[in-house]
Amino acid sequence: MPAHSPIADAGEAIRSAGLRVTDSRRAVVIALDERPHASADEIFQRVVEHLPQTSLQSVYNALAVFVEAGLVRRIEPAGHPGLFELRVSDNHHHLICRSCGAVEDVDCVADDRPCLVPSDSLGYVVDVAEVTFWGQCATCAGSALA
Amino acid sequence: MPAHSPIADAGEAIRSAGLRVTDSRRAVVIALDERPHASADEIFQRVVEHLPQTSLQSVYNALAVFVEAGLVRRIEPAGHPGLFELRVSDNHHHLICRSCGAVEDVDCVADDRPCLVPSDSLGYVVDVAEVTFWGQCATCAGSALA
DNA sequence: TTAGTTGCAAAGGCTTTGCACGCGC
DNA sequence: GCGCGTGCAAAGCCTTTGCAACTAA
Repeated sequence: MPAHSPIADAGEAIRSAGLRVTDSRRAVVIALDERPHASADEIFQRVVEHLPQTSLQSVYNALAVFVEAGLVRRIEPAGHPGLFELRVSDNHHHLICRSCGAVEDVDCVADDRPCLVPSDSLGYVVDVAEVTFWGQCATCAGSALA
Repeated sequence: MPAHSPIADAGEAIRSAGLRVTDSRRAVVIALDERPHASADEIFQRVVEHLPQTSLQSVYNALAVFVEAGLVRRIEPAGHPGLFELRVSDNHHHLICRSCGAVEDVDCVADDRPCLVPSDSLGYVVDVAEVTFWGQCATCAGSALA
C-alpha cells in the first residue's frame, strides 16, 4: 500500500479555507486524506482512534463546514450513505460498484471537457458537472456470472 | 402548460414490464407521467387525491418494484430526498438548481456519447453513466446577486 | 384458487439541531 | 476575553420491514 503522500499540513489547509483550526477538524482532514471516499461514520471511527472523546456529531459538523468552504466534496451513491473526498480542485469523475459500493476516481474523458457543458443550459448558471459511472468492479463482476 | 402527451395506457406499461397491475401502481405511473422528477412524497400526495386509501408505503413499494423492473429511474440530488422519473430509455442528463431544487432534463452533448465511457474503466463493467449539472436556475440566479 | 399487493404500524439508518462547557484566536 | 466549536442528547427525515387481509390473474 503506497504512502499516498500524506497531506503536508492539515491545519494549514483548514486555516487557508478561512476556518478555525481544532484537533477534531485536523483529524477529519487527515482521515479523509488517508482514505478518500470515506463515509461520515468511517471517518468518525478513524478520528476516534486518535481523539477518543470526539463525537460523531463533531465529525458531521466539521464535514459540513468543509463542504461549505469547498475543502471537501460530498458524493452520494444512491442507496448508500454519503461519502466525502478531499480533492476538489481537479475535474475527476467517479466509478461506483453497485455490488460492493467501491468508489474509484477517473479522469475526465477529454481535455476540452465535453462533460462540463450541458447541451442546453436552459438559463441555468452551471458551476459543477458531476459524472458517475455505475457498474460492477472487476471482483464483483467476476464472482457474479449473471 | 402543455398536455405533455399523457401516457397512453399506464396498465399496459406496467404489464409489459412483467408486473401485476393494480390501482395504486397505475396511479403512481400516471402521477410520474404528469410530473417527472417527483419525490416519493409528492407522488403519494397526487395518488391519494384519487385513491384516498393508498398508503405512502405502497407508493414506495411500487416505486421500488418499478425501479427494479427498469420502468422508473431514481435520481438522488445530494441533500434532497430521492426523485423518480419515468423515462429510462433515452440517454439524458439532469440540470439541478441548488437553491430551489428544480430539475430539468437535458440531452447528452454528443451523439457518440462521450460521457458514457470513462477514461479508464479499471476493470469495471459499466452499465450507466449519470451526469448531473449543478447550478442555479434562471429565477434563483436572478434573485440572488451574490 | 393462489401468489402477489395493499394497508397499517413500527423500526431503522443517516443526519441535523439545541444547549452548556471549553478552546482557538 | 470573545466567539466559535465541541460534546452530549434528542429529534428529524426518508425509507424499509413485518404481518394480516385483500385482489389480480
